[in-house]
Amino acid sequence: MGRHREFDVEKALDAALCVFWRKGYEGASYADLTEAAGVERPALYSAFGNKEALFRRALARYYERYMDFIPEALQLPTAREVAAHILYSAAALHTRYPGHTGCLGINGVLAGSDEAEPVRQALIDARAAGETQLRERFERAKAEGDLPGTAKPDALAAFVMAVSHGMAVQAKAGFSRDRLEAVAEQALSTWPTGSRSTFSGTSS
Amino acid sequence: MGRHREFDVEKALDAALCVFWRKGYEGASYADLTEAAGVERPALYSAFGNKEALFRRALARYYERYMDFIPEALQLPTAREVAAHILYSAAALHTRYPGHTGCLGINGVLAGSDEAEPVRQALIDARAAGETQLRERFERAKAEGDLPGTAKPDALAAFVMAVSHGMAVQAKAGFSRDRLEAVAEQALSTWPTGSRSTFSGTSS
DNA sequence: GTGGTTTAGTAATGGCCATTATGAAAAAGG
DNA sequence: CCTTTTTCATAATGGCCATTACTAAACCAC
Repeated sequence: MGRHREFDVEKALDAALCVFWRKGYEGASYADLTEAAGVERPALYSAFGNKEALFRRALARYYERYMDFIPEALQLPTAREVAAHILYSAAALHTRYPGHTGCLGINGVLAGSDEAEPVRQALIDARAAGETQLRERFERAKAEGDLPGTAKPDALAAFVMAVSHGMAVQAKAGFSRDRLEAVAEQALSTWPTGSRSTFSGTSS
Repeated sequence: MGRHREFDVEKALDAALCVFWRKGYEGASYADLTEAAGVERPALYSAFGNKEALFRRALARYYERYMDFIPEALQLPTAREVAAHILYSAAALHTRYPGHTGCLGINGVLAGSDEAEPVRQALIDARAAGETQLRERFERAKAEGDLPGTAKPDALAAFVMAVSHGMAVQAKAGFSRDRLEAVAEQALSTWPTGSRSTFSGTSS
């Protein structure tokens, strides 16, 4: 019973996601958000709660819809392919939409006022979760001989994440996809090779 | 003639620099700035103009006082030493002060409201200037045979900057200096070598 | 000492911010 | 049709923001 909602909540969330992606958490005002969503202020509040809750929903959606290349990458057969897939996918994503370049997980809040601290921490946690998955994947690769015994999975995971973050910063500064791919290529040229990996293909 | 200034302008600038380093341009309020500087609002305005001008002064001082390892690095004899000096110095700087980790040049404004656009662009320009110097240094290294003929100076410069930016993001997330140095070490592994460089030391 | 000039500190000013009260409109149940 | 419930839209609310009048104090020249 009662009146039906007249706007699409998913579409409003997508619109808010794009605004946050472009302006970050604190840089995005409700004026920006309501204009992008085509919805009045109280509608956003009733649908999502407050600004922080809206951002968290947008962040979750971002990981689902745009960072899906990470679970994809983790399933590739070699550690090098995992890293390559992540770096090239990041280069593509961070330059795909001219209106919101870079990465929401970094543009969101890097530094800000004390009020933004919980959101900043949420982004840190999200990135740390990805890095943990990557480290565990590299540990498995080491156990499988795909990475040499001297390889440090935690350093490799942090390195891949650092390059990805750096490319996100550069994308936000206007770097083209080609330039980011050159960075990715350079990053991968330093990749360690294990005894099995030089000619190894997708053998089980 | 007239009353003397009772506060040290340099010290006030240093205090503002630290606040901007920690909270970024938009996240820092005049309440924060005046408290840190120990100076009332109108004093900051009369000494520096408005907030944007104060930030630009702080940014200039940051490059002079904290990013001095870049001109240092450019004078080192080999491209690898240049890159290593930059990456290890960045790892140290970005974790040296627990109260303001990361890099002012990135924390300042990555994404923000439209009002912050001029400041954001100033940071982009500053980073681009550093990257240009680095590319030119690598071009020289290539001409000198220190880097192989297949090396791409622009890609190498962008890569070193990307790793540095990524470490800044990680530092702001709380990464230790050790972890950042592991990232730097990974970035430097298998640095491209030219015919002369394998055993070259600091020869003129 | 006095006049002119610059700084210091208090307290405003107008604007934008996130959030919400209020009441009209619309849908469903009886 | 009428009541109940939910959504919609306008417009308000209080707070913080950058910026600045304004007044008192300190200093220099004379």
